[in-house]
Amino acid sequence: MISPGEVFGAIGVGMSFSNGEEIYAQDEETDMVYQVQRGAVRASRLLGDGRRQIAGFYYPGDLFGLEAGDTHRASAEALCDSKILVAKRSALKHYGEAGERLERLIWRATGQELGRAQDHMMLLARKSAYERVAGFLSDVAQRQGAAWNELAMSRQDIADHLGLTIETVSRMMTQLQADGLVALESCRRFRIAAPDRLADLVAA
Amino acid sequence: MISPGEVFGAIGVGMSFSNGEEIYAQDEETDMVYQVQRGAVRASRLLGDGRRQIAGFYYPGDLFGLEAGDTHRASAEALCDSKILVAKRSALKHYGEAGERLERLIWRATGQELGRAQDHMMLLARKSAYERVAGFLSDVAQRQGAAWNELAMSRQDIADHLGLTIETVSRMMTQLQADGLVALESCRRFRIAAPDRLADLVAA
DNA sequence: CGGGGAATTGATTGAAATCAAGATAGGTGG
DNA sequence: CCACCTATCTTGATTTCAATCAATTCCCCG
Repeated sequence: MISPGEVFGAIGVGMSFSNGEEIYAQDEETDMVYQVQRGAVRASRLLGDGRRQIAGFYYPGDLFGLEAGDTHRASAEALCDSKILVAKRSALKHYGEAGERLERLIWRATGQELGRAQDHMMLLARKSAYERVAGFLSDVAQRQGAAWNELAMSRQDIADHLGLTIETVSRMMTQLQADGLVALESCRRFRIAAPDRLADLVAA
Repeated sequence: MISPGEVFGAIGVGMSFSNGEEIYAQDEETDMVYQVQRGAVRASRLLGDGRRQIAGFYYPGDLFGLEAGDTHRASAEALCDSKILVAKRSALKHYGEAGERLERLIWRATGQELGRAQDHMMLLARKSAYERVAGFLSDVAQRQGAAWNELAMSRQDIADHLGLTIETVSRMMTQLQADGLVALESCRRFRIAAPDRLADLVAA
């Protein structure tokens, strides 16, 4: 199988975004798909009165910008200096087999994104602050698959993703560390200290 | 354009389910898509300890069962006596043009479902109990498009959809009525009394 | 070394959960 | 047809978890 990276690379145009820069805006008309090549991205939604929700975070290899009918339902911003591949969906049919392959990858990613959205709804609707933060750290660790993990996003981003406040996120981090489930080296770097117990808590 | 009903009807097999009956189970392997023909359906997810989340409700014309990789991430149950059309996704390619058309409808519905999931995440993460119930009633009214609307689901189903308890749902209903935003004829039948003010509240 | 944004910690408040009765209504049998 | 029974829903009292308000503390960068 050809990796998403290769297929996308053959069609997409590379763009660079610096820390905090907007990749696309909420309610912007769109016909684009994006892939993170290097860096990290957050998808945010804003309510009229300023309340914010982070719909998801994206890392190298991930497709994003899929939540679109005719307009993006979220905006996307780079969490650090990032390289992004961009392709026009309506143009894929002109790229022959590579275009078709990318189209299939987009649909598969959309299905996966829907599954992840449903997991996240369960987390938001029915889990405690402690479980939410545990689940989040567990997700990050799983994606990075390394012993020590970096958090590309701020406490505010995490809070807005989990439906909490920064203070509560901070307290739960402290608690998870005190309970020996995770070890924090700095506020942006952690390690899972008790994978089994953490997994139990997350599955719950 | 041919309606989803017609395309699905040409390929899908009709099945009947009575009130409360399970259509498919969580974590069941699957290759099926479903469409409500008559009645109403809820998609639920269960956590190990019994906590429940209702991912969505489906009405005549709606496709459901899309949240699947290889297995359903939710179960589906009939909310009342219902007729459901069922089709095997892997078999669509044998149905020629009708199959292709249905395949496109499935992908479009998956995209819409993802959009709805993101709206719902915002509701769960950042809205008050009052706003959640207002938003829910507004959605139901919009779908039914009639003056008086029926609630096919119990208070418990609504609570599990909105991440609240039945008591809170009940209190917010009472409050919405007291504030003159909706009128309840019985606990399963209501009318939007102040569409503008309700819309403001929902948009926030 | 010193300034400033980000994160943590502490004290208090508040919104929704929980616990606990009642009220309503839908269905059944006398 | 009515009375009862049981589910479901509503209402009330109290508790709890997370939000808010308010200082520090920690780093990162000049």
